[in-house]
Amino acid sequence: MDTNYYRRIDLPAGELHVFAHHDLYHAMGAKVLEMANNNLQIPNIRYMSYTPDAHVGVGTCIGTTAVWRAEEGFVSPSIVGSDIGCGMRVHLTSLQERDLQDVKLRRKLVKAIERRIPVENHARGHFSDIRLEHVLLKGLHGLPGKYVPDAYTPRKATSMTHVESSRFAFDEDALNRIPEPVWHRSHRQLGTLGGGNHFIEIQAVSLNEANRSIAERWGLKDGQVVVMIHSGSRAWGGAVNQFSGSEVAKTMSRLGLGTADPRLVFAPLDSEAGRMYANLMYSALNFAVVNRHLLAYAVRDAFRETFGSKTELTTLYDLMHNYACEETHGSDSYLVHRKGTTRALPPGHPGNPEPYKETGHPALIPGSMGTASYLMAGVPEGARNYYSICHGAGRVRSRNATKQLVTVNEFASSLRIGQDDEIVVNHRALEAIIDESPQAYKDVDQIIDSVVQARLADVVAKCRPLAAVKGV
DNA sequence: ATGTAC
Repeated sequence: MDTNYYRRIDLPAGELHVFAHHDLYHAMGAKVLEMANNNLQIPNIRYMSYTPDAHVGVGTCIGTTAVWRAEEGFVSPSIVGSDIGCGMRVHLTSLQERDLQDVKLRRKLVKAIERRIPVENHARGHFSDIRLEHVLLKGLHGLPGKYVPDAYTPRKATSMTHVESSRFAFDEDALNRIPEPVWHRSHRQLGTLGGGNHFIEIQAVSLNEANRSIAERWGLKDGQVVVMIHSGSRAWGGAVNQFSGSEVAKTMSRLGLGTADPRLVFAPLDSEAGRMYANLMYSALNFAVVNRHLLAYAVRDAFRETFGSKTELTTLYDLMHNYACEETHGSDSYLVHRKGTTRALPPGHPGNPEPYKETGHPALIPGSMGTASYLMAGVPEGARNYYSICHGAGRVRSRNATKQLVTVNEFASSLRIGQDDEIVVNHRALEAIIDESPQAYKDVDQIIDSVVQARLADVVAKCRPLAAVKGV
């Protein structure tokens, strides 16, 4: 183990494991360690770590892996956060980078996507044929067949099998806790992108020679065009966080539990509030998976309009980075919280879904706007961190600080606006999304290097952006 | 992140 890329910190409340290059660790700041110390005050916690993209969040840092033994587990809405089930989805196309060489064609494609996917604030979808209750209860299996194009061969339907879980099961009585207005709003939000760091990108693949055999098994080729989607559970996850958070807080005061941070709420998994949260959280995971699926369905339609009706987008994988789930590690069952961290199982691990048993499943890691994203594969040594790796570049300055620092011209030049290889963006006025400029984030290449050097995962492919669709 | 909310 290279001590330049890993260190164990002995905090007053317990041990913190940090997987980051020396320089990235020193850039994290005192607040990040203070938050770890608060998290470590939650009873029975067995393990806590940061990935190199760790930065301050509400109650818990983005970049946290926090683990309990299942039978003595505590579950925390504050660790999972309000964008429950937020994550990534990647689709493969049969197009090559040269097919999108013409900037006018990239603009046409972005416009076609924009016509199908609402991106503005208070955006509304229009899926009157989808029942929200079915989506929440059954995930992808709750969608009408027309939205699952390969559904007539269920066992081979890649949109079902190439996901972390196409359906999270839970006690449906918990759904009664969410008020009617949220149901109404959430139904209308299905198939909308959301704001902030959420995006749809068209990217070109560069393979890592050392892992060419894995890439080929995944169906990846050099220069191939892929679609990457980053979105979550929209208002539904926020409502789940809010309603169960207040129930969990009541349980805490009844049990006399607390840490130095009152915003950090948690309850025994085996308590009424803990179970209610877990159930509702699973409904939000179902919502998030379906939302990304519907976004991909709309992008597929946009590709068909632009490149012909036979164009197909096959699912590479769909994987979240904000959730808590029971997992088996060794012979024991653990409750693993991942807040801004990505699971990356190694080749041969039994937890891999069937299509990826031998290679390990793809771990999908987004970069910031204008920079590359990565497709990673887990390695056996990742077991020491419960197979958690980073979730992206990680913010380095606040949205407000970014608006102060970065000019529209600087942002435009980082997107090469006006050049032949311009990254085409749906927004004509870049001011609206300037807080998403690359200067707001750490250097994703350094983050990935840290993850590789710490032996948590390997790079299978790097994906360079050709076009991006962002919300506000 | 969020049909933000002091």
